[in-house]
Amino acid sequence: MATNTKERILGAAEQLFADRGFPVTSMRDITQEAGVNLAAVNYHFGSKEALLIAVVKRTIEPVNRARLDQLDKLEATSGGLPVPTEHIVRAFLNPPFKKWCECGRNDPKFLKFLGRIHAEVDQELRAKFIEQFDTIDQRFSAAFQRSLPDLKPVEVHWRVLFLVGSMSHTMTWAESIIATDDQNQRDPEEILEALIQFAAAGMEAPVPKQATFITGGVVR
Amino acid sequence: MATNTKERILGAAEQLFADRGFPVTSMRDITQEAGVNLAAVNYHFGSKEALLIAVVKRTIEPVNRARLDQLDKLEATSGGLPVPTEHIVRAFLNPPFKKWCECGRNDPKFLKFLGRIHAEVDQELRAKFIEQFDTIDQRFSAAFQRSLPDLKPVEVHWRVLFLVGSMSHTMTWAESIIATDDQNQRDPEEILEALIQFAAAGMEAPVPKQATFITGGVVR
DNA sequence: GTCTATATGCGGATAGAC
DNA sequence: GTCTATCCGCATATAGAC
Repeated sequence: MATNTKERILGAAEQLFADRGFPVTSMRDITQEAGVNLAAVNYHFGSKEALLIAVVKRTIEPVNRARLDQLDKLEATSGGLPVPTEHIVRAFLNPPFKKWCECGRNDPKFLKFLGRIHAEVDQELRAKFIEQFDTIDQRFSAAFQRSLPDLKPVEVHWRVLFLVGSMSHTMTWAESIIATDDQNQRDPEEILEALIQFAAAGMEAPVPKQATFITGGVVR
Repeated sequence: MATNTKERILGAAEQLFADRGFPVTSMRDITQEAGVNLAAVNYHFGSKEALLIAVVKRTIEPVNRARLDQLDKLEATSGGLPVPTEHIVRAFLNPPFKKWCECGRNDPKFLKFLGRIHAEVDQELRAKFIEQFDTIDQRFSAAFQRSLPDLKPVEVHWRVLFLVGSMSHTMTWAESIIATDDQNQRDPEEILEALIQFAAAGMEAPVPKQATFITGGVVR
């Protein structure tokens, strides 16, 4: 059954890539974990790298679609006014964590894989990853800019980078922390709420003095 | 000259590990970049992994020492009162970025390597990395706890995770962004200030409702 | 679509001359 | 301390039978 094989490979690859990283996960590891033949990966995907791209797309697309849906709704009901910053942050962070909450036991490495995508260092791979985020980046940056009119565009961009950093680091390590550290037990929902509080406050931080008064003039 | 060879290897390894990641950087890459013989790595360090540990220590130790120094001074001059949150954040973020500002052209990959350390996924390697942060973690968590007495310890720990995330992601990507994105030009100093503003506001965010009222009772 | 067998290359590590 | 030559294993990928 071809479809089944393909799915099994995608699932196993997601788990192992998340856990160990892309370069150190061999196709033998993947096919063994998936219970399929070694040659199946090249037959179905063409190469190891093409498999990675497929896994990334499968993982990211629904999440990013949900993000845009939520942002669409927020903007549709705001009556032309800027959407509150915290709501934008929530629309950005909810989708990945929601899936974590729901199918935690089903797909335990989903979140970690998502976090790993943001930290991938290989130049070529990274280029293929970030193009998946082009629309997200534009839409959310624009929304943040409207909700934070006192900030210059540059400032918004850097704060979005900080936000993504706190998110991806949390996605990468939250499960290990919960699994090993008894003192820091929290439900996924609580972690998400804590992260939203942190990130929203960060986005809404007072306008930095230096950036306002020293660098003046050119706005974009 | 042995010492020189050792230094050259450490420098080249730092650059390449930062740029491409540990697993995909071969010893041949390193020795070629350093202009030394292939066998020199094993002679001086014993193995590729031991070399990585050496690079990590060389990179992290001065940074963490500076962090503790700054925190010591803050606490010594606070007269027993809690140190303001923003000052603690500053003591944590200043040292790595300061080195970036100073020797930017000298050691252009220093910051990226530092960021990569926090994102490393391999279990064994990560264990060796985080033990370098034990003291830092304890001291800064305690300081934050004193400056934010309304937060439960769990909450402080998670917020520190968010803080580290925004920091490491910024360290990993700041240079690429500055190098490629004309619209988001900023001096290292400005980026540091922006990050401090963001992180301090996040740490000082209002106590989350759910964590306060739903999870009650046990504090550690 | 699935499998076995294999081509081909690169990886870390080391033996032993200098 | 430094270098050459080499061992040996594992990686991806594919050819070709079923």
